Amino acid sequence: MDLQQKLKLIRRNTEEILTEDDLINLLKKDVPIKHYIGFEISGKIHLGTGLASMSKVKDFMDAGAEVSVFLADWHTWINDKLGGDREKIKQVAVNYFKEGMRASLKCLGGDPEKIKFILGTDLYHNNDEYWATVIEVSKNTTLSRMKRSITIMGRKEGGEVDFAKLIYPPMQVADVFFQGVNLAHAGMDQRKAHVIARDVALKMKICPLLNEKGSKIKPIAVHQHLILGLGKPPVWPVPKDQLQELWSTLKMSKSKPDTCVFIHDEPEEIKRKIKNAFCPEGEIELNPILDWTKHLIFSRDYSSLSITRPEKFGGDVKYDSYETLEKDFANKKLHPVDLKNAVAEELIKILEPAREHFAKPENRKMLEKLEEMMNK
RNA sequence: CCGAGGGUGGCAGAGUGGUCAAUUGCAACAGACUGUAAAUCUGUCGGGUCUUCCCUACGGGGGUUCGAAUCCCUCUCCUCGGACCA
Repeated sequence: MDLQQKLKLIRRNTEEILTEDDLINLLKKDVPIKHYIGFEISGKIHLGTGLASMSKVKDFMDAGAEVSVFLADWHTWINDKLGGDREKIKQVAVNYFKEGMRASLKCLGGDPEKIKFILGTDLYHNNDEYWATVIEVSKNTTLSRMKRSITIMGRKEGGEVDFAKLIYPPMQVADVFFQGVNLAHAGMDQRKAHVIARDVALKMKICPLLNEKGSKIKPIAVHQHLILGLGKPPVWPVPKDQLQELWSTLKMSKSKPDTCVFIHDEPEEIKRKIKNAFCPEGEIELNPILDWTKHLIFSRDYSSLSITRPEKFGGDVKYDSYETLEKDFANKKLHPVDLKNAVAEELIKILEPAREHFAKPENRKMLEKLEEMMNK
């Protein structure tokens, strides 16, 4: 695969690359791309993680990168998820979550055996060097910047937090350096951590990131779009100048189970959720169904979407590109109901392998255990 | 450790001895209306054989009282000050 092909693969469906020049430089040299994406183990895996993030992971795999998924159990603990119980979190991480990620990759046509998982606990165990790196990152950053960075935990800037939460950002940055990651991948919500990583990169002494000549380099950061939740935004229409602060309420969130779809949801469940989704006719901005169509369905080569509808509404139609579909939707030639039906059917099809995976008794048990845990 | 203020239904937040199963807002659910959703309107929203009846419930336990979410004691947790800091 040549450079252009790799670049194209890495670039597609991303919102930003910091920086593209750095990426091209890396690709030009014959050094391996060490990729990493980290996840908190905070509950069931929804499509943002399972399909959106993992399809990007597959792109990296296809581009020949060394791909790794970091199971951030310590971060989960710090962020009070799953009851803040370390042992439980770890169990869910190495059981349910791992299986879920493998299942997700299967849905995308990737080889589940190729994902390398790293558990935070394992990485940090008896590891002075790691903690020294955390301190070094901290020494090169200010308190106010760490405070601002708590948004990477899905928390409001300026919100009340216990002190441990301020250790989360430098840990996340240290994760990058300590593992020698030269390409950090995440959703847009994680950019603050990655920007810190880039800002401190050239000052690091303990675990600096080095190029083949031994000079310090900044990790490349690839950020992707966060897919929207299915609910109605708290204010509609969303004022442009408030978009940034409202974003955390717009993105898909597993804490509102009816506004997201989980990778192992049953077909009926998927249909129900999508039927109830906010979807103003003709509106292409911040329309969750259109957003999903673009990022979950038309996110790969050769994707298409067939609409089945009665003659009186125009009869069946097949779209081969998102652009034409969006145009029809904007012109009200494609009705929300028809699009919803098609999207639901398509997602049901895409997620089939995940449902199968979790139909296996041992995997089902993991899921049930997690559900039980969350209900407490 | 000391002092102050608090812990009320999914959340927010009233209520300070009976008329409280507990005002109100949000969320949720159902219905009406639209070829979806939203908006709007209506209803439900602790449980029970759903009843002017019972049970469970206002952080836990105990007490005062004919009667307590409301008063007293105690425990516990949270928040905010302060003290300690060899």
